Amino acid sequence: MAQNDTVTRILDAAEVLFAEQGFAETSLRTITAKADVNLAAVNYHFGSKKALIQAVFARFLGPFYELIEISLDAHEKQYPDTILSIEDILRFVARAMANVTEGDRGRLAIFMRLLGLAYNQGQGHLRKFLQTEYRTLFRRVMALIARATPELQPVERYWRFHFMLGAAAFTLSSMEHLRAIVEHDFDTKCTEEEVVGYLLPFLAAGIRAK
Amino acid sequence: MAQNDTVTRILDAAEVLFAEQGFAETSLRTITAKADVNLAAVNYHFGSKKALIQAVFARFLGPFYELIEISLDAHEKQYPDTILSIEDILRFVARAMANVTEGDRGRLAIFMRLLGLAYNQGQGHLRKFLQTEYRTLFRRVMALIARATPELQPVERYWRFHFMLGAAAFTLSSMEHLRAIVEHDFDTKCTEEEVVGYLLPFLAAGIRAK
DNA sequence: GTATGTTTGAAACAGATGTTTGATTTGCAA
DNA sequence: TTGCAAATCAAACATCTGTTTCAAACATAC
Repeated sequence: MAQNDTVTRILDAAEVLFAEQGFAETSLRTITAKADVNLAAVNYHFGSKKALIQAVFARFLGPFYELIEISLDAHEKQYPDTILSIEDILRFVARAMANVTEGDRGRLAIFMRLLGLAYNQGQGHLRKFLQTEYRTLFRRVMALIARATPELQPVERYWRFHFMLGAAAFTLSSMEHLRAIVEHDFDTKCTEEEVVGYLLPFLAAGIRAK
Repeated sequence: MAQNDTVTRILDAAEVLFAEQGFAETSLRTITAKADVNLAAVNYHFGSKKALIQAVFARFLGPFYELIEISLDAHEKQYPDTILSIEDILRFVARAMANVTEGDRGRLAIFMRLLGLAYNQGQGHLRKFLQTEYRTLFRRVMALIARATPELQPVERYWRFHFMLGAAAFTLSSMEHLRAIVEHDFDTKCTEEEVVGYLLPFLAAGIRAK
């Protein structure tokens, strides 16, 4: 399992470095040095840097995708025809994310930071990769939100969905930094769970404003 | 005024390209080509690429800073001891931004995208630049928000403030792209003003959730 | 143990990057 | 017009980038 070990070590190093510095700012030499692996290994195992970036995402999103699909399926089977509230939906998403990043505290921040980068970085080849790869999940969540907010016009609901996404991606991706400020300014520590606990009511109230 | 023209053309080209592609992804050669200016001009007029990035920000934030300070001063002088609501505060900020970016539609998106990049990019040398340079404005706005939300604990208010910032920065910076999707999926066009009109109630409801 | 295919390794590749140089042109004051 | 500083230009600089190469080391099946 030598090659598997090499692949894993590259992905581990890359995911941390990408989140810390961005994609363009992180060189393959930095990654391979941190992974203690030969430079050529990236191109041998992944083919290119671009493919490595997508592999980093796939390792995150694959399990997340499966987990949330499974839990939604289970819930719909157990309670058919129930309409989930916004809070319920958000809790499903949050729990799936927590499960995917469990063990490694701080990995949630990496996840969200990568997501934010993917949305904002470059010509959006990553955004397209994500949107085509996870279109069905996206549609499913959107449909749930639509049933939870029947009073909203579709366009406004669409925008409010992205307001939620933005609030989550932006803050959770800068979590370490923001938490450090909280600790300095308010002399209080915040756990990841507490921050998410602050976040969900904000999002829920926002999406059904007015 | 030859050098002034060169400086302006570089800043114009850089602000667009940075917003489109990010900082690291945009080379000085691309910038100077778009600006129709010699490559060496950047280092001659600004000293370095890093300094150019900060200059791009300064050209945005300087006028914004002055404008919002002036309008807040004027309001406090005319209506002393009145407590601004969240909606009022947000409207002040939004109006200052609209004025700063007026004329160039789409410049609001560039502004927000640069802001988001600055928050997420690299080791955060830009974030530090912003925070030290505009600390007083930040504190003033935070104090206004505190008076508008006396029921909130300081820590939760701090987080909710950044939730708002994230929702705004994330969505407004991807506005072109998101608007294109809206046009395709819902067969409706959204103006910048409409998006901001959707955003502010969302933020206001979020910050005083529960 | 030999042969076969896979994985690593050091080195080199071609190209792009930010920056510097030194000659040349420009704009303006004396 | 002359003189001089400021601004422009083409070229070169050193360094870093992703990628490729090919020999060596490795594992595995016969």
